Amino acid sequence: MARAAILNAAAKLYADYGYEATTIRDIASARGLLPGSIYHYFRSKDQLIIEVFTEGIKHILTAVCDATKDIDDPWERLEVACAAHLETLTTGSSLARVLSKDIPVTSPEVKDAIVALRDQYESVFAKYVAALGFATPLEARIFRLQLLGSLNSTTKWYRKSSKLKPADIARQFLSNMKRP
Amino acid sequence: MARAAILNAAAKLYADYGYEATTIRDIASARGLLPGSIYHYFRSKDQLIIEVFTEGIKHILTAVCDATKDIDDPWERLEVACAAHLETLTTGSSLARVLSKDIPVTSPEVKDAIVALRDQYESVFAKYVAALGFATPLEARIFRLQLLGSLNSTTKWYRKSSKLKPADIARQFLSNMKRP
Amino acid sequence: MARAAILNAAAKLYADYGYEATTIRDIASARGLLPGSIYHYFRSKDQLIIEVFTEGIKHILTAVCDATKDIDDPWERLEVACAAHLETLTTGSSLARVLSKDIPVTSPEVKDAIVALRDQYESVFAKYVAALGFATPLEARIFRLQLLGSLNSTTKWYRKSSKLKPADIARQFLSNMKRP
Amino acid sequence: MARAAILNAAAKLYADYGYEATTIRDIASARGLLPGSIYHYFRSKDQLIIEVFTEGIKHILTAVCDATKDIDDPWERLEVACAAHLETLTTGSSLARVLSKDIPVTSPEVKDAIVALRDQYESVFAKYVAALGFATPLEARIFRLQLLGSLNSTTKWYRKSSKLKPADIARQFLSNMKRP
DNA sequence: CATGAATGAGTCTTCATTCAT
DNA sequence: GATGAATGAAGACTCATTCAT
Repeated sequence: MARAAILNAAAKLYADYGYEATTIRDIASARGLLPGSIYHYFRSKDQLIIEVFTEGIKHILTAVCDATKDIDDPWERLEVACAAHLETLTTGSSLARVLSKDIPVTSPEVKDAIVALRDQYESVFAKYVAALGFATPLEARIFRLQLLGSLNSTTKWYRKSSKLKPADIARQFLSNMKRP
Repeated sequence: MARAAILNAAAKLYADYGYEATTIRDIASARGLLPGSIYHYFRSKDQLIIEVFTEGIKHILTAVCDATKDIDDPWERLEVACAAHLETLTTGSSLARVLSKDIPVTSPEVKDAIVALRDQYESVFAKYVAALGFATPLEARIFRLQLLGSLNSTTKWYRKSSKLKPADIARQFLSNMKRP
Repeated sequence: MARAAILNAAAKLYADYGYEATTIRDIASARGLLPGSIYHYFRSKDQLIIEVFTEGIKHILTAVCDATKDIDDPWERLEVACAAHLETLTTGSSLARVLSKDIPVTSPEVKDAIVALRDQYESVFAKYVAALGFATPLEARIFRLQLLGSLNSTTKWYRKSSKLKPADIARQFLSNMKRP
Repeated sequence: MARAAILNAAAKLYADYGYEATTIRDIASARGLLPGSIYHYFRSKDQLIIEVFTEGIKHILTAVCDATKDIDDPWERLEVACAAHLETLTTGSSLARVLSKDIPVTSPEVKDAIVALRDQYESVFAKYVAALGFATPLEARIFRLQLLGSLNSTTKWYRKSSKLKPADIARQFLSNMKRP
C-alpha cells in the first residue's frame, strides 16, 4: 500500500537524518513521487509525523509484549523487555527507530499526540517495574524514568560495530541497578 | 557586554523553544536589535551556537568541579558531581540549560565542536567513575553512559514544581545503582 | 515553455542592466512570478546564468555557421562570420546579446562553464583565421584576439540609431586589417 | 597621506577582485581601518570609485603623454602611445589597472563621471589617429574604436607569464592594421 | 492518482551607511 | 580622526502547501 510505503520512507529519513533535515520533498522522492502527491495521503507534515509515531509505537509495543508474554518472573520479564526495547530502537524497523529521536516540534497537536503515545507505551514498563515491588510509587517511578532514560539515550552513542549488542547493553544496564 | 548578553539571550531561547525554532530574528528581538546587528558580534548562526555551547560547558564544568573539589571519597564525589550536574542542567543559567538539548545540526563544524566540548566535559565523569574501581574499563564506560544518560534525560520530564529537587533525583539515581 | 521564457527574461535583464544589477526578483517579476517560483525551474542563480550563456552560445554559433556555410573563400568567410557575430551581438536575441557582457562572478563553477563555452565558440573563429594562412600560430592567435576583442567591445559604444550597421562595422574592422 | 593610501588600496582590490566583489569593509581592512572610517575621507562608495578612476586616468594620461612627447612621426607616435597604454593597463599602478575593468554601475552620476573621464583620455588617441590622415572623420573614428577596443580587451586574456610583452602585443596589433 | 506550477511566508546573511562617543 | 554599535533594505534561497488539470 502506497500510504504505508510513504510512512516507512518518512520514518527511515527521520531516523537517518533527523526530523528537521527531512523535507516533504525528500520523502516524496524516496518514493518516486512529487511533493504535492504526499498530500493525497496525509493532510500535513504534522499528520505524517503523528502517524509515523503511532505506527512506531505499535511496532515496539508488539516487540516488547511478544518477548515478555511467556515470562512470569518480574525481574526477568523487565530484563527481557529492556532487551527487546533497545534491540528495536537500534536495529528494528525505521518506524521504531524514529522513536528514540527527539522530534522538535512547534505545534501543540503533534506534541500532545506524541506525548500520549509515549505515555501509553511507557505504561507497560510502569507495570513491569511496579511488579518488582517498590516501597513507594515514587521510588518505582524514579526507577522507571532512570531505566528508560538510560536506554533511550543509548542510541546517541551506540554503533552497530560495537562489541556489545543492544540486548547485552540493556541487560548490563539492568544488572547495574539494585533490585528493590 | 553586549556580546555576552546576546549569547545569554540565544541560550535562553534555545533552551526554552529549541534550536531550530529559534531564529536570528528572535535572538535579535530579545535584545532589542535587528537581525543584521547580530552579525556585528557573530559571524554566523553556527558560530553563535558553538559559542553558546562553549560557554555552557564552562559553566557546568565550573559548577561540578567547585562542588567536588573538597571531597575525597570516590562514591560521595560522584554523588555530588551528579547532583551539581543535574542542578545546573535544570535550574542553572540558560547557557548551561542548553547542554541537555539535542542540537540538530547539519554542518560538520558545529557537530565536531559540540562533540569535542561534550567529550571534554564527560571526561571528568569518566575520571570519577574510574575511581570507583571497576573490574574492566568497559564496565566503567557502560556505568558512566548509563548514569549520564539517565541524568540528561531527566530534563525531558522534570518540572520545577515537582517534590523532588534535582539534587534529590541525582542522588536517588545513584543510590539505585550498585557500587562496583 | 515557461522555462525558456524565464531564460529569455533573464537574458534580457542581464543584457540591459547587467548581471549584478539583476535580481531573481526582477527576473521573476518580468514573468509575473514570485521569486521562489524561479527555483521551480532553476536550482540557483548560478545555474540560471550558466543556462543563459549556454543558450546564447548556441544562438550565435548557429547564426555564424549558417551565414558561412556556403562560403569557400577564407577571407570572405571570415568577413561574413564577423558580420554575423556582430549583428547577433547587437541586434540578435537577448540570449545572444548577453554574451558580450562581462559577467562578474565569484563562483568557479560559473566561471569555468562560461570560459568553456566561450572557448568552444571562439574555436570556430580560430579555424577561420587559421585558414587565412599565417606564418606562425602565434600570429594567427594575436590576429584572432585582436579581431574578436574589437568586435566584442563594439557593444559598449554601438547605438541602434547610428549610420553604420553592425555588419558594416564588422566589415570595416576587417578591411582595416592586413591580410596575411 | 591617508586619503591617497585608501584610494590605492581600493584600486588594488578593484583591479584584483573586481568592483562588485570589493566591499567598503575590504578596503578599510586593507588599510587597517574600520568601515566607518572610510567615510571620513569619502562621502560614499560612488565618490570613491569616481576618485579612483580620476586618479587612474591621470596616471595613464601621464604615461602616454610622457612616452610620446618627443615623437613627431604620426604612426610611430601612435605605436608608442599604444605600447604605453597597454603597458600601463597590464603592469602599471593599481590605479591605472582598474581602468580596463568594467565597472557595473547603477547610479548615473558615476556612469557620467566615468564616461567623461574616458572620453577625455580617448581624445588624445583621437588626436593621434586623426594625424594619420584618414579620408573621413568616420573612418578615423572606426579605426580608433577598433584599436582601443582590441587593446583594452587584451587584459582579459593577457598573463604576465606570456612570451609577448604588453608593448609587443600593442605593436603587433598596430602592425596588423593598414595605414590609411 | 499524480503532476507541475506556483505561492508566500519565512530563513540566514550582506553591506553601505550613520552617528554618538 | 577613528571607533564600535547599529541600522535597514535588500539579497538568494527553502519549503510546506495548494490546486487546476
